[in-house]
Amino acid sequence: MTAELRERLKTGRPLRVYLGVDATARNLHIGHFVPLQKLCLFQKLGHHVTFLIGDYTTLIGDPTGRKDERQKITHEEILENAIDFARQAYRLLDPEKTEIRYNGEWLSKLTFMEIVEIAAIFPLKWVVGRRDFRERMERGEPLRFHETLYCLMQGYDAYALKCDVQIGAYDQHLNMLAGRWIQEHFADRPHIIWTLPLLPGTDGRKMSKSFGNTINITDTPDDMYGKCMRIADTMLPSYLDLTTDYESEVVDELKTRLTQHGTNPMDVKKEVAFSLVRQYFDETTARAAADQFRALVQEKEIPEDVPELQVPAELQGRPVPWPDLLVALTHEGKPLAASKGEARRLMAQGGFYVEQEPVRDAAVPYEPGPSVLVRLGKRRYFRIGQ
RNA sequence: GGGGAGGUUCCCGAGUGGCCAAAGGGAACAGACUGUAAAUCUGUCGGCGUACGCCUUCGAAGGUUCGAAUCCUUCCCUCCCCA
Repeated sequence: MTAELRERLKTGRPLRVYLGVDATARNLHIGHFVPLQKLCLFQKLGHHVTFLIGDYTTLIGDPTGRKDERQKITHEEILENAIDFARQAYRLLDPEKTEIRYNGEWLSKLTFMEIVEIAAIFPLKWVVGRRDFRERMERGEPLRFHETLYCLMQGYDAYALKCDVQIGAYDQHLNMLAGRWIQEHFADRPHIIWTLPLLPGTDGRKMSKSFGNTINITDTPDDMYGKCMRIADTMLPSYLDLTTDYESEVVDELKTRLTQHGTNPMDVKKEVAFSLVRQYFDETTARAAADQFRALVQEKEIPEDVPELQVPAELQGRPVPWPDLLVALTHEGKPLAASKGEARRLMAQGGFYVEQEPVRDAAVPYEPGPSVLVRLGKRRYFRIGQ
């Protein structure tokens, strides 16, 4: 791959690079965006970048690695998701320089004859011999004919876009390879495919919401930074490779440092966290997140901007049992405690503090007066006043 | 059209008449510990109540029963197989 890439770069013209995504609704996490980061890299180096939304392919659903069939999804839903997806992608990409395309543009126009021609390129053995299909068949699980068309569709995208390079996650290898075959068939130069390993979750398992080990695109800067700090030490090399925007020499140096005695992995983690927040937000924000982490988590300081909450009118002017008050007060649309029982539990467990002193007795009420500093758990701070 | 499986508390998933607010795991939350929001350990994890307690919950609606997530009826939904 490297040699091919070098050769094409020699011509001096900007390369056409694309990344295709399926527009399924999902909670996007930074794992999904690893290929996007690399796409971004090409963009910064002056190459032509296309962000392809697979509106048509999503109708089939990528069967890769699936143990079962996909849920069906309507085209309208897909378009909605696509808009959302593109908006998220602009967190990294420069909207001015990014071409957005939908593969329905060309896939919807293919005639049956053309599809037959493309299908004829592929030996059936290759199409259905892949392990995920084979296993599904062996287990007697459903596998339908249309699923085999997915790789033809994605392959055709590469041809239609006249691309030089396609970026994709590791599991897209087969689909990307199909593109090369189709290009060869139509006497185009096959594009270079760059596959990237999957980013593991912060604990080393697969990154997935149900494991709670994701870092989400929509996280606040502080959250994003903080979650990076929970990356398992052993996962740091992966994160350095896949999520940071440091030069490769810097990455190598940090990796080496990790292997040396006396290095505190936490320091490297901070580098990862900083880089990530800077990419999704900006330098200043990243710096602020770093400060916030140091102050709030490491030094357990009281943050500067504690949200001020006002006691609701109907509870003013008299003592109110804390559980009642915590349920009544809201911050960002959510009550501080979901129920009185939860509040009571929190108190009983020693996770509720007034002016930094634990209050365990649920019978102790809030007394009206000057505003008080309240803490729930390790670091949810509020100031409560009338 | 015929046959079969199933819908359980945030998620997965056990539970086939009382001992079930419902096993177990995950997630979440708290505490301890620490280099972190890591790991580990402990505890909590439907609502209301200080509490023996009460209320709501097991796809929906009815019914049987002293008593139902568990039995019956109808309905809705999901999936599989055959055609």
